[in-house]
Amino acid sequence: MRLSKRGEYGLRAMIHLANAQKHSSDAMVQIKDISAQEKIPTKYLEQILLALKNAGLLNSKMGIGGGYYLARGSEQINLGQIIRVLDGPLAPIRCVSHMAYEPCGCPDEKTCGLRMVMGEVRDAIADILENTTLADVTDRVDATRALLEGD
Amino acid sequence: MRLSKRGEYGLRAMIHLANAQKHSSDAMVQIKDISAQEKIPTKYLEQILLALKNAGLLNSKMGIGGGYYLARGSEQINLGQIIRVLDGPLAPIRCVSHMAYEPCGCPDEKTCGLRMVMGEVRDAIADILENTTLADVTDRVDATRALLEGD
DNA sequence: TTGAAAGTATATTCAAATAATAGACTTTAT
DNA sequence: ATAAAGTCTATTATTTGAATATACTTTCAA
Repeated sequence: MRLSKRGEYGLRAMIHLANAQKHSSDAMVQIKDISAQEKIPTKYLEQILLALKNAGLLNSKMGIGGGYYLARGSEQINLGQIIRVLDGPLAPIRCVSHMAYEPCGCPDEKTCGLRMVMGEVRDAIADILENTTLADVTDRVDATRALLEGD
Repeated sequence: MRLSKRGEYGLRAMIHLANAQKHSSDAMVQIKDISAQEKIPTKYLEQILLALKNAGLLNSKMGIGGGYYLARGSEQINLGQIIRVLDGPLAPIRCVSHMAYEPCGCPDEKTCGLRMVMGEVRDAIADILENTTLADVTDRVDATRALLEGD
């Protein structure tokens, strides 16, 4: 049930960009900065950000002074979207996926016990990831920092 | 976020055995029967059942008339146990795993946004899988069959 | 107007995990 | 004694994940 490095890196980068959008006057951040601060291999991160851009979640500006920034407000991008772009379906098995359904081989899907349970798992995962936006994440981080008496 | 074939096959086999325990006078089933009915490569299934046996979830009897059967009542084996044996931790990332924690590289785990969300996901998955027993699954299947007017 | 700083786009490599197969061994009932 | 079952370990093949490499394009500013 695990999240790949690709997915993890992508989420970290997106959270990083959401944070820049929230706290810095300039929402634009360069790959090499994300790479350095989040400890992600630069070349690998390039691919990941490009995929997120092609999926419409990021915009970029080329050339000097360029960089990446969120294509929409951070409250309009949820974690499910990001993971789907980078890792594919949220569902543990395909026959239970809403976005990428495929039949498995079982004689009758309606009465397949495994499918019932995995359907529940899929819904639980999707419920969290689709209802958590980047803004939710940055807000929670800020709130936690404040609680822990940061300033 | 996916379940491996190994995990899927193992779950199907365990559900099959739970069903035998519930409905047949003899709870003992042979590998080749499970393999044939669940369409799982026989040799691969051997390894899987052996792992489940070594983990204490199955018992077996060698020789003529032998086979596999659940080591405990089907209401005492949950799906989380099975998946952990075959696929490892339920958690999407290690730093959020209860059974196999490992630090990730982030500067401060307490204020890591990704970790907060993935912790929620882990709990949601574990909550379902640890609280669903093989008996729950066979019962649900039987109930659904009955509803769909089978008899 | 040119060159350095950025992103874009593919291709390649390397390693690890998954999935499956093979073969020789052990136990047990008849 | 032998056939039917599980046991054990090794090997192979395939796929995926992760990372690197290389060449290209755009943009800005000196």
